[in-house]
Amino acid sequence: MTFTDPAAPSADTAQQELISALVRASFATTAVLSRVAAEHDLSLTQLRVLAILRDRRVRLSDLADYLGLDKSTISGLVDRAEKRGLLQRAPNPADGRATDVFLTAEGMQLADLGEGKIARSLSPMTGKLTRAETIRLTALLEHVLKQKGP
Amino acid sequence: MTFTDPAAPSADTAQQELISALVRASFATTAVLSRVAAEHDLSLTQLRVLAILRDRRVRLSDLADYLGLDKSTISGLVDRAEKRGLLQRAPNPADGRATDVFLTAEGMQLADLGEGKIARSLSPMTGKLTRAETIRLTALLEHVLKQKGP
DNA sequence: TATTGTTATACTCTATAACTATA
DNA sequence: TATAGTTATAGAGTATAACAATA
Repeated sequence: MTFTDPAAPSADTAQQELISALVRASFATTAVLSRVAAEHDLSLTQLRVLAILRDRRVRLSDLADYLGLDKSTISGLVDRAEKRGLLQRAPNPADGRATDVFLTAEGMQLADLGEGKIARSLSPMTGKLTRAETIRLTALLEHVLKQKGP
Repeated sequence: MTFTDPAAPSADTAQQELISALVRASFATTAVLSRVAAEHDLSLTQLRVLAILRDRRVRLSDLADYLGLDKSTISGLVDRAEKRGLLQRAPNPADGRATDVFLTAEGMQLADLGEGKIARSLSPMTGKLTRAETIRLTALLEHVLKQKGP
């Protein structure tokens, strides 16, 4: 026989409150990222492209997978970034159908700059936590992000 | 005299890891929300409008403030949602310059439906936590979201 | 046949600038 | 003067469909 504490929120309520907080935190974070991007005349998507290419050379189809966007969208996205000198296309040496993309020196520099700006812009949010809380929140978020097993 | 444990990550590293997790969690959450929205032929922004108007009647300028968008953007957004029958405009009774917006019955129904779908769609992420972890993560996110004092 | 990428098309989202009406 | 909203304009982001080249 189990007894329920009437003052304790039900599992459903706790779940709802987590979802509410998660969604609001996502919008707040996205707003900061968008602002940083806009300061460099980038869209949020372009900023994500820079972040992805910062330590990878990938095919356009990989970029589409990472971003969850259609390949035709990627074509335009890469066109504009290439025209701006942030990245370059090159044929994939192993697959004649594929095209690789990678950052130029200018794109790399902008990606580095952006990383620092993002950290500073988010610090009003993340900097309020103690060191222990920071570590605990990170672990919980990583847990939430973990993919379901096979 | 203080001694630093060389195995412990520096404060900066802990901060960086939190920021990384927060950004990834935001993208993951946004992707889920966008997918739910798309299932109902809504953009993420339109979904947010429904969520905002679910328990409020507001002026267009309020909507612009909530979403952080220009008033001209709101005009178009509201136009399309109104044409679709999800919300209505009405003159603000107290201010002759202002226009209020509020959900129609159909818009309210869609907002209700969406809330349930969002909860179910996010549950693969949020449902992995124990009850105690759920409560702890919620509290930490709320702390991060708290506005700076005056 | 399937995959990779491009192009044409169409719509939404977004901001800037110029405007009207009201406060 | 300042605020609220609309409209015109322009550009980015996005998907669908049709296509060519390669696997």
